[in-house]
Amino acid sequence: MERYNFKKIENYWQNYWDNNNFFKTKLNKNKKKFYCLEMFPYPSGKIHMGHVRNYTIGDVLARYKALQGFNVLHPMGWDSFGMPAENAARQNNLDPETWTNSNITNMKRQLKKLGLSIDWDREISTCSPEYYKHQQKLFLDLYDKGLVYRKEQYVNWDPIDETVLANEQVIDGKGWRSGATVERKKLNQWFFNITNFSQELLEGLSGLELWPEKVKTMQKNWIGKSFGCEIEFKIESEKVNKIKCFTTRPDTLFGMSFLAISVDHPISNFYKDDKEFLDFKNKCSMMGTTEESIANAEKIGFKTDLVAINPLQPESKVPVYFANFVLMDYGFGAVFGCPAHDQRDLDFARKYKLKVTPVVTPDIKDMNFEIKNKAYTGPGYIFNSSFLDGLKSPNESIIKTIEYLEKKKIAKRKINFRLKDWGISRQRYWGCPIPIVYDENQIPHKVPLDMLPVKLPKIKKLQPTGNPLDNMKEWKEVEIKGKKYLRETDTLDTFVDSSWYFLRFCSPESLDFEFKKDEIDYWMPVDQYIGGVEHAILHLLYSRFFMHAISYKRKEFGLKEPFKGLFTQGMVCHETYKDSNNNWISPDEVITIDGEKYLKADKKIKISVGPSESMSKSKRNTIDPETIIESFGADAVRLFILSDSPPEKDVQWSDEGINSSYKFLNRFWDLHLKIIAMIEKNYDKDPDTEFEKLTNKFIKKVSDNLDNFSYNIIIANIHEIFSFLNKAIARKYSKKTIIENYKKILTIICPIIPHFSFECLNQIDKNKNYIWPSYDKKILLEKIIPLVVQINGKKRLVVKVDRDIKEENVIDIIFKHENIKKYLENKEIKKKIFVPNRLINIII
RNA sequence: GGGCGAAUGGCGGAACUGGUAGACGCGCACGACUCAAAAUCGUGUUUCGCAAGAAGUGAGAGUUCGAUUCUCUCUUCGCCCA
Repeated sequence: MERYNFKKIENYWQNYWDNNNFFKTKLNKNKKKFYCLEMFPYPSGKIHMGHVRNYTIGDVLARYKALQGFNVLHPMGWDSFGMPAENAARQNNLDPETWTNSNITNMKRQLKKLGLSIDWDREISTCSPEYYKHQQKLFLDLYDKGLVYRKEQYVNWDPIDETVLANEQVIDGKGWRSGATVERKKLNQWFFNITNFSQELLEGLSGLELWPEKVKTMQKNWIGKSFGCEIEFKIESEKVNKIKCFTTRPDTLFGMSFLAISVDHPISNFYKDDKEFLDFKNKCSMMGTTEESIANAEKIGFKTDLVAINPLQPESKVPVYFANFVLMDYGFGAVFGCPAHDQRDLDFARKYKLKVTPVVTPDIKDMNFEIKNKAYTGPGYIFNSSFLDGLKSPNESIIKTIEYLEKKKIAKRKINFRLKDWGISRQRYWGCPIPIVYDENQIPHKVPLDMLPVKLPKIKKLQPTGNPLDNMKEWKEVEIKGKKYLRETDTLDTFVDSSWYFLRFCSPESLDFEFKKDEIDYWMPVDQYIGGVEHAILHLLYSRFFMHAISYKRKEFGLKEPFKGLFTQGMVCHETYKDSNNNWISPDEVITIDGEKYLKADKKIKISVGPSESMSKSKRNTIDPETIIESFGADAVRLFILSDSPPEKDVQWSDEGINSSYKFLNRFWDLHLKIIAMIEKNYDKDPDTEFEKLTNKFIKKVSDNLDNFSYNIIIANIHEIFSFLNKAIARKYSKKTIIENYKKILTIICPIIPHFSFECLNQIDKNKNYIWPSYDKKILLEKIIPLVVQINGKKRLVVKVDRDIKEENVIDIIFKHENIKKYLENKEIKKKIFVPNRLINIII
């Protein structure tokens, strides 16, 4: 018998699909479309198992929809701008473009080996001028609409490398490469006005029915809408006479014992010559800029000579502090402190020995409620608060207090969002140039459309320090209509590149996507978007923002939500290995002997096995997909990556698992050969309906599971039908029965293991126009069904009965059974519960 | 600290709107083939018990004729946010 030769078969079909443009897609208004998109990869050099899982899941869906008759758009591209290219270029003395493009070539070759049904004619790469030209146009379009602006913002500054660092490049307050202490530096930077759409972006979430609730909740929290009011506090000082605060808890005003402002608050200008204050501010800047680091840091303050007056209690005067936990870009950079009901405020108050007055009591009878070391943030009743006493907190008390304050003209109700504007400037070389120039007065001007794209200049060698574009005089200086300008030398955040690429896939060949409106109208929105949950907030929110921004003030582009369906897949994990010196050991250096792990190179060295964690280079627990494809074939890899866990959960990569998938394909191949032989023999036995019935069940199960992303269960379904087929070959079915049913089964496994299925199908039907089989509901209805007999809720018997049998007939049957008789002897039947076609429960 | 989610054999995991818990796979055990091993094939595999039977889905309660599924409390773990 011929052995299953996956190399030959996979190679043959990949070439066949390629040479026949099998997956090329065109707009066809007579056909229903399906846009299936997986998050495009960063071309880091090689594909990893995460890619394999992501693209296999997407490919299964794309192939399924295509078999169902949809016009499927399934494209692939490269998120090819970004820092790794710059880092690699510095290390290897290459230019980032060469490095990136050779990575793309290699990864494309690797992806093709997986047998993905991708229309490669639509391939795009964000670092190519053909792509970023349109991005620059979009930038200018948003600029015209007033959605782009410039302001000063702090960045992490590495004084040795003279460069700006991303948050993840700052490790323990030091630059990751230079080791220099990172400073906070203010730079003029570009922003997208995403907060203009805070409300719409929040509301839009409710329409996204095919998104995971989890992701929607995360976005909702990120946007962070809160209702409260702004209060102006009178200040006793010569410097200022008022400070504005935002608060969601005005009802706790009687518990106020201090007022805290950000070190970046305009008031700080009065202290700019105060050495103590500058030391304090410096201390604050060492703690990092993320909200989390601020929250975890010790709450510290710098007491000013200002005194704030409580608007509800003019006789109560409280100190004003600069505090490290108040951020300038939330609210007004100022909060009033009510230690009894906010943990941060309480920590602060204890440290500086400030008064702690509780104003919310959990129990209306407890008027002596006291705060120890935990702030009380739960519901209750207002007390210690004069005319507010007795109000139910928080709902009633907040509203009533705001109404009161508004009447007194002390406060204004206000809705506040946590969402901040999107800073898009990056002081980097390898990104999309910002199409702006400055005149001699530093006034920004748009680069005229006919001068787009503003191309990145070629670079021979990246300087170790500074912003590369800023150092390129000949590029920076530009003449437009006879006037001299200096170019903007920052480039765009790479999140901009990925915020609209799904539009570009609709008409990648067009010079300007706006002119291909019919393509976008037809293909958009993306019906199913698939990727990692790590992009739940930023990438997906930015993409949604882009659709809002493009359609803003433009009638003909009505699309607001880019992704109709979203699926977030889990990670690929692997056991971690360490030697006795605590060094991470890669799985391919490990050998298993009698259930124990040893070092392959020296079998005397025992390896300790750690927990399974998501594959990462630092823990050296990665498995190279290409090596696995070489030894087991793409179909085996696809089969295994889908089989062990539901796609939304993490999956454990294991040698046993991939091996088992590989062996299964071999067994299936042997079975296939037997079936072919059987067809040729042409038995003329009467058609047996069992085969048909099982095939119909199989179609139904797999179709349902495909629709629910229960891909792991499909693999179980395939094992079941395989097991039946294996037994059936002894049964001598008619030629017709075998061909009809076997063809359906092979078509159904096509999305999962396409090379294998195409090869087998092609041997019995050369037309290659396979369509998804439908199932016959009538055949699925069994005439004889098992019915469970319970006594007092305990299963005692399962009887086979006719479908739709009546209760009294069931009673007749089961009362004759010894098993049941013995339980019922001398017992009075109190109750009978009969669930048709399911069970009967007898209560005695 | 808050929000969301999860917990089922030795392991990964099934179980439709409350109705036969443990599908399917891995591993393991035994058997066949083999001089032997690998591969392959067959049988078995929740626990206790010789058996009849009993217990059993993180723990405890509740609703119900009946709960892995619904409600409450708790424990542990994961993710996100602070």
